[in-house]
Amino acid sequence: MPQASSSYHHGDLRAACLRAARELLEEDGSAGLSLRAVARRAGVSATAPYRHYADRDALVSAVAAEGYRELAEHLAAAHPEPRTPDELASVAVAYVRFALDRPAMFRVMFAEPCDPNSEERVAATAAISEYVRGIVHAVFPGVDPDALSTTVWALVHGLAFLHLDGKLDSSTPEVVDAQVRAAVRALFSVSAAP
Amino acid sequence: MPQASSSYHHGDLRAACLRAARELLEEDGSAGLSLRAVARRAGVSATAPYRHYADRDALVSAVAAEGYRELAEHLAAAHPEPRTPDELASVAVAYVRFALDRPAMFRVMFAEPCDPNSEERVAATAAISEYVRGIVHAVFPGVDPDALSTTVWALVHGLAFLHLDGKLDSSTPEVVDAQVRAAVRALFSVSAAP
DNA sequence: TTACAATGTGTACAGCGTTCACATTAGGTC
DNA sequence: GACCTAATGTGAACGCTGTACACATTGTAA
Repeated sequence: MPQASSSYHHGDLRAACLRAARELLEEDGSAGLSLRAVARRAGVSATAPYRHYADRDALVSAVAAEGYRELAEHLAAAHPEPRTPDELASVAVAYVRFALDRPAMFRVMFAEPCDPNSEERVAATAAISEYVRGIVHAVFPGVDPDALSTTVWALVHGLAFLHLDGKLDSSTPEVVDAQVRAAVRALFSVSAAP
Repeated sequence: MPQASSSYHHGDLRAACLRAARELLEEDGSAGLSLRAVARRAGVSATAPYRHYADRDALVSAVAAEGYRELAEHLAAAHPEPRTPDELASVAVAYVRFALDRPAMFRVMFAEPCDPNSEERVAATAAISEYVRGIVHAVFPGVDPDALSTTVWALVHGLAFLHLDGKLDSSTPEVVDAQVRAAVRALFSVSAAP
């Protein structure tokens, strides 16, 4: 584990860039996430990051990939193994809460055109998609998990975005939670009783 | 109605900028939408647009506002006065189709942080929100239109975004249509039978 | 006609992404 | 330990961007 003792070589610039990028994202939103600002914060010349990221998009994709992993953790923390519609609704609430708590990160993850180049990013989104599918399958063993998981994901994702864009009442977390729960419950009561 | 006869004053630079901005958006995506490129296309100096738009965001907001109006027209064209869940589903299909047909425009409308400054933009989103509410109320006179319209809008909006991000199967329009219809039908069959 | 307000021009500055030649250093080989 | 090579960081440079400012031009109303 090299340190920043020798002032020339940084030691772990790749990780330092990622950390700086995330800090800038939280502080100034995605507009403040510039390669040069990242380099400045890492205490390194403007072009040094190019040794570790092909271009700005590559860095952003790496940030997004981290975001996907953290979203997955956040959902798992809401309920490790949901088995009832209510437990699943808790996961949905966590999804929307994640979006509202870290809007810039959520936008980086979903609002930009997803470049099919970044394998890291594609793998991360595939993982989360699979995760949702698994939950739905566990809660409703009988139904086709593909169709239902798509529907519930879309519903929750849409709620997240509309809240993010200020198109819904997001005044208090309680209001948001209740709304998400109600929407998910409505969707599930039909699927569970065919 | 002044013309571009006198080479100094453009005549209607405001509209020309809007048109140029929309063309650039379709050609190069939102990355190509720069104020300077707009000015070049309008055949005018780089700073001339500032007489009509305070900054780049103001121009983008104006483009988004046009997008909202066109989306409303597009939905109305799908079915002028939906009265059944199936007719409403047709409107939902039109919504997703709009997003897939004009991804750059859709992203400008929804994927960027909505600045509460632009009255034009706020009014346009309020109008479309009200429009959805009206439809839901017409199709389901009995239920609370606020809650249900929020849910259906979120569902359709989420479907649009997931398709846009390549997270769902968008291989053919038919596949997309069927999926949207199925999702909306599932949501409505419960709300219609309390 | 004349003054004023509206509109377009040109210059300038700082910041950005990115390329390229060069400097420095870490780690394996003799 | 000395040496070579690949990895990593530097600096200058280019063209692009948004935007501010002083100035030029023109439509319009008095």
